[in-house]
Amino acid sequence: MDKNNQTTEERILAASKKVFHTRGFDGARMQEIANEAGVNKSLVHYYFRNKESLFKSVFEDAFGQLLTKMNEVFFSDLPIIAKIETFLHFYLDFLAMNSYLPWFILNGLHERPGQLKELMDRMQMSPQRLINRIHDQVKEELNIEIDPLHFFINMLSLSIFPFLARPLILSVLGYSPEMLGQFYEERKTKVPEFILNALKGYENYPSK
Amino acid sequence: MDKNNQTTEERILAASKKVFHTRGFDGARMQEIANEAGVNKSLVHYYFRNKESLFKSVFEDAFGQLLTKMNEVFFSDLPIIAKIETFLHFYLDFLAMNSYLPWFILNGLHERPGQLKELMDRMQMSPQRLINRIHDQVKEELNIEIDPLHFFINMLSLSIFPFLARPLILSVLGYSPEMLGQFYEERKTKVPEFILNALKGYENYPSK
DNA sequence: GTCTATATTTCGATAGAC
DNA sequence: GTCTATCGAAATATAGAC
Repeated sequence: MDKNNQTTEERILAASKKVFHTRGFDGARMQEIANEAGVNKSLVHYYFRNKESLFKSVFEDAFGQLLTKMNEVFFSDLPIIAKIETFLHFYLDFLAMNSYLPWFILNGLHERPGQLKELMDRMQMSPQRLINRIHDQVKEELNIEIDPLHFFINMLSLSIFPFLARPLILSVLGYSPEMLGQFYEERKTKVPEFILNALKGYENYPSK
Repeated sequence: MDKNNQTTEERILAASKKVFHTRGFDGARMQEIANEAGVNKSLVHYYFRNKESLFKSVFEDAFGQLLTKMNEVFFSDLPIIAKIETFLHFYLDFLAMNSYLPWFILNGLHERPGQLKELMDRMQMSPQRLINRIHDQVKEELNIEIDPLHFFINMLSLSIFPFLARPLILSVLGYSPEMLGQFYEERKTKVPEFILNALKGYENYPSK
């Protein structure tokens, strides 16, 4: 225990998150992590053998958070509409507070594919089951036939992309960070509205 | 002129695109570019002074393609619905043929913000004008009041995100590259359907 | 556990012969 | 224009004292 009531290991891990999240694997520097943690470079190697394994810790922590909650929501007993609303509410809220995570995760998967195999197994995630569950429940409760994968990807797209596009919005649209925060705040209501509207569109056709 | 009817400079540029597009700036290696072009490392420096300026050429070429077409469509004389359909059709088609571009561009903006200032000026792009144009035209023709920025970002999200998430779909969902291609193909009809459905949803409220 | 010093590797860039 | 050889600057990783 020392500064800030954290062990040295904890401070290094926290520093790693900060650096990896914003810079990715290739862009991150062990020196910057050490500085951020207020320790020497060697200590980082002492606790986490090398950059690779340190990154793995950080990556799995981030990705695990998102997967866990997703599973919770979609395998719960809620009606499908409530699931969608709950999921979006949670996701948009969580992402607004961790707006660097989407880029970090996608970039991690891009730079280092195969990062996941083990993690998925360890967490007993079965995305195919999740997708099937959505399909069945939509059919049962709303009496419409949608392609669940496209629908699921649509939800993710509308939630996640605006965070990936932050540099685009800032530089191309010339937004200030404050305006951007406001924009993300607005999406918490706009996105569910958009998605549920689209669903109603499908609903009309078969029932009339 | 030499191999493949291309000048050496052209071959180096083509090789650079291939490497930068898939690896980004940080991940790209001058050596790999040289190999890919079938020349020596020094020649790359001979034609393009350094890595930075080489990247700039590649980045501006990629981003320019997307911006130009976007401008063309949204400042045309088409009705708004046709614009949306034309835009989506073009974008989904173009991205399916250049599925690495979204990651390359967003990653480029992330790694090197400020990459754009000059380019936007040179191209006389005014995204704010484009957004305003959408707002006015939707109001005029469809008689509904939408937030044009959110709507525009929604279109981009649904078009672009699935390409950013390719590693996710491949590894998490266990898709094969063929299935992924099929998935992108399907989106050419699914995405316009989804977006126009959502618009109809808004249309109902004010008119009833 | 923590530090200083240093080894090792990788990579962008240049010098100079042809 | 194109090549070989090499420099010099990071950046990861380790050795070894305390």
